[in-house]
Amino acid sequence: MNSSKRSVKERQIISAAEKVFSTVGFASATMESIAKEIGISKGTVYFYFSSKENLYMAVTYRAFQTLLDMYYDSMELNKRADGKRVVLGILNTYLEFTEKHHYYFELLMNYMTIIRANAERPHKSDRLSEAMRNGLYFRKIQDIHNLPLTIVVKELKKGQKDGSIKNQRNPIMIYLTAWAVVVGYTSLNVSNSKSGRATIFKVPVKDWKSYIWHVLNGILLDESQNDSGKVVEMKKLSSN
Amino acid sequence: MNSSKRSVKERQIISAAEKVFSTVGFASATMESIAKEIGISKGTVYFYFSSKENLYMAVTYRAFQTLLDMYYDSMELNKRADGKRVVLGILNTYLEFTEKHHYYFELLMNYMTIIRANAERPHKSDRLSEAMRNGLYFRKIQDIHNLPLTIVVKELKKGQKDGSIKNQRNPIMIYLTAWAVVVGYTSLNVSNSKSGRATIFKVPVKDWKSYIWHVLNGILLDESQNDSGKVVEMKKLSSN
Amino acid sequence: MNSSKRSVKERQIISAAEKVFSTVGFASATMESIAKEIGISKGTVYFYFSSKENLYMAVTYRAFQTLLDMYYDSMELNKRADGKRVVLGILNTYLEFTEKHHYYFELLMNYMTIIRANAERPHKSDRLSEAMRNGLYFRKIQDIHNLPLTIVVKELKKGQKDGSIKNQRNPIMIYLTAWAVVVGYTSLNVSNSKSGRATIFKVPVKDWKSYIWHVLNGILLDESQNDSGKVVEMKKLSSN
Amino acid sequence: MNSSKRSVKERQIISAAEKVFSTVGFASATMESIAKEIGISKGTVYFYFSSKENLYMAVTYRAFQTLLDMYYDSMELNKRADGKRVVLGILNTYLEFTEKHHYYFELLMNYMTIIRANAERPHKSDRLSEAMRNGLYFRKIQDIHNLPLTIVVKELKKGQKDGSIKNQRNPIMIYLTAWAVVVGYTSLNVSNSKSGRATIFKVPVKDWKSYIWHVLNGILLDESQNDSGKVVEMKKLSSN
DNA sequence: GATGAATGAGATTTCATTCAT
DNA sequence: AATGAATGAAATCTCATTCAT
Repeated sequence: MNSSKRSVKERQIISAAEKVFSTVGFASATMESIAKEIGISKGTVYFYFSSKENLYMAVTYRAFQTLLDMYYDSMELNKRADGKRVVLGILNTYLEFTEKHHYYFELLMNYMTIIRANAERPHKSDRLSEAMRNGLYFRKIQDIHNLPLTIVVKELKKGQKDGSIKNQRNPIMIYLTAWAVVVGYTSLNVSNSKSGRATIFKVPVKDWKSYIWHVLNGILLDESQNDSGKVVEMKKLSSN
Repeated sequence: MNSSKRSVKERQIISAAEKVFSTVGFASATMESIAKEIGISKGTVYFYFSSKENLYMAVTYRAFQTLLDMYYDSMELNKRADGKRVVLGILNTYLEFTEKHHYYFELLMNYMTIIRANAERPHKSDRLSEAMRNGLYFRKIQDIHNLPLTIVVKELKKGQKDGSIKNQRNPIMIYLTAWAVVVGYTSLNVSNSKSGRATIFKVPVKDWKSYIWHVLNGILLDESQNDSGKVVEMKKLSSN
Repeated sequence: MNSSKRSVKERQIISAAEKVFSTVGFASATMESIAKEIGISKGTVYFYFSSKENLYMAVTYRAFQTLLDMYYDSMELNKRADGKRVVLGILNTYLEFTEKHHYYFELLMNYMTIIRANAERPHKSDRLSEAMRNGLYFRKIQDIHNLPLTIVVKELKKGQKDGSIKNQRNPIMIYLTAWAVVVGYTSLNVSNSKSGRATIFKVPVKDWKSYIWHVLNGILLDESQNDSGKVVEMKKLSSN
Repeated sequence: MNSSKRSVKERQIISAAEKVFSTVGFASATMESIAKEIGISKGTVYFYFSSKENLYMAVTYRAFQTLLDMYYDSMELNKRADGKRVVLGILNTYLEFTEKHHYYFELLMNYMTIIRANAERPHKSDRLSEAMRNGLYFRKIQDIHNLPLTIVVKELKKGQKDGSIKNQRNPIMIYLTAWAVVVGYTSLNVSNSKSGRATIFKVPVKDWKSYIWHVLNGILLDESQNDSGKVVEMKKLSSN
């Protein structure tokens, strides 16, 4: 079997795993059910992926790749536009990504949780096992996991320079904030876009999404340099 | 054993479960380790909680209760203030809640995921087992899980009426948006809040939080009724 | 269940394991078959012994204990005799031990192999796994594994002092040599004493054993201090 | 591939197997690791050896062959010497064999165990599987496994006849006894012979080996016909 | 001859849950 | 009320062996 055939089978297994993981969750997923999904044996899955965790990481890697591919497509589309337009294009792309591939969104968020837990307690084998850390796909992800950040930040800087983005704050902070808005929106958006009842607490998701988009635009346009005047100070609200 | 003694022991068990769940995750937590945490036997845990899932729900219920308690405290503090101030007080309280009780935040988010998955595929026993659905604590949560929403929405309406909140959009949508900002911020904020010099991608968390607060204020102050003019239309950015 | 009941069950499991291990060997033995041997479940075996290796060590520990008990009985019997008689009593006891408990003999020899492999290549997890090293019984064995040596050497010294043992060489070397004779005899003695055909290569085992005994006596009586004269030098026989 | 090429590859595989078996033991050795050892595929190993057990037997056969080769070399060297010298030469050769090829020694001993278990319980498939019994190498070994015995016994008889060996006991018994001494010595000698300053329980191995040699000489020289007089009777030492 | 993908039986181990005491 | 021994279903993972190419 040449390497092309090998990667075909690998992709099949990753697709099967994606389906099973997204349906029943990682813990409840069994290697047996993943194998049966494409009519192969358990052993074959292990032939391609040394452990369940590694297979999970392979799916996560695909999630990253899919997001990056969509980013690059979006940038190609706006290659002659100004920075603001490129950034908005990417934000819009991220929204599309979370709608089309909601499970990929979950994988990406979970990856961050893993990384965080590991950074805080590297001594504990709590949530990130030694086996996972040494796996091929985990290492492949580490090579690219900062790309989404660096790509957007670069465009934000361009937009600040060409004047299309008025917000002169630290571009990383702007990125984090816009990202947070989308992450929060996606996390709370319980309605499945495929279902007809596209409302959340009776609010049409379409309307909400438009408003979220308005907020995102507002962040890029924001010319205020400080919070003087209208903003209520936080400490005044707390009793601690 | 009178009911007071019973509830004391119950609380101990819930605390132990909270500690274990938050440390190793639900799947890796064992009833044994939870019992040992407070020096009792596995059987006793089962005497108070009929299953591991029920115990998990009991911890989730505590998370809801803790949040609500903090909400009521905040409202008591601002009981004579205008709607905007009350709402900002609650948002600030939610931020404090996620910082002090990050695992409670995770529980609340996870509860939403469970509810959503169940709403979409009620026939599948995927993520919400029959046993869990019938558990006492799950039913108790269902009685209160909309309170955070209704409380804030009520205050938002008051603010819109008394003129302190300029944004005249659907208050539920405003609530969802503000909540999304906090949820996104909390989800991405990987830094350990206990350390004073926490940063995320080299941005001081303190600065980021201030900016998030600025955005939240902006949402309440937003007087725009539509996106005419400056806002880029989404459909222009997409190739789909 | 009180500790007495616990240890009763433990002993039952160890006995079952001894039977299964000695019949099919460690590798082919399954926890299931050991459990079934006494009509309990696999899980119960794991309740008492954390792993198969640990259970193996528990059987090995029993082998050591059995040998030591027989040693102490033998010494009690000869408590007023001279050193030579005590040593011969112990040697005889060791022979009896290997005949009655041939599998215990194998366990003891295998334990030595494990220890040796570990001493030589402590970095490799080759034959002694981390799990085994940390097991309770392995550590218990380490506390007593030198007792057979120290007991005999002490008596040898007494015999050298009281004149009953003529051999004035290093008592440890005398012990090693006598032990080697018995170990070699036992290793080669393929005929099961229970079987009627008590011969090896047509030599009656009874006769051979008598002769081995003669050799052992000879070692203790040996008054020669060097090999001058009759003994052929080794180097003259080798071509290397 | 002609038969010469075939046997070259066979030898390579046996060498690889020897290395892997001796390092991690039969049970832990995998066909894959043996194949990789010489950069071939698992399938190729199966082309030459029909099973793992057969390959193990092939290594055991090599162990027998190596021992016999060394025996013949030794006898060639002493072809004009008297019986005692030939026998001592062979014993010395056996000592060299166990030092140079300790794993071969283990293989030989293990082979005896297999044969014995099979002789005692031929109905049980306990330790010697049907597949092994029918393998080529197992049958090849059976053709030669008595040669070491017959060779030495023949020379012992010669020595008894020419007067160089004083011990007039059954030559097989003398052989067994001398062999037992060497086997016991080798089994207990845990030290690594490569290191010059090897000790066992603080006894220099060199000294112990000299003494063992002294004992072996003593056995051949032993003129006593019975144990009258000095030897303690065994039955007097036992309480059974 | 050689490869290595594929299989699947089988082993160890975990743990939620039950229940006799 | 509390204990903890006992259960057994279920899951991961291993690897000897086969066989199409």
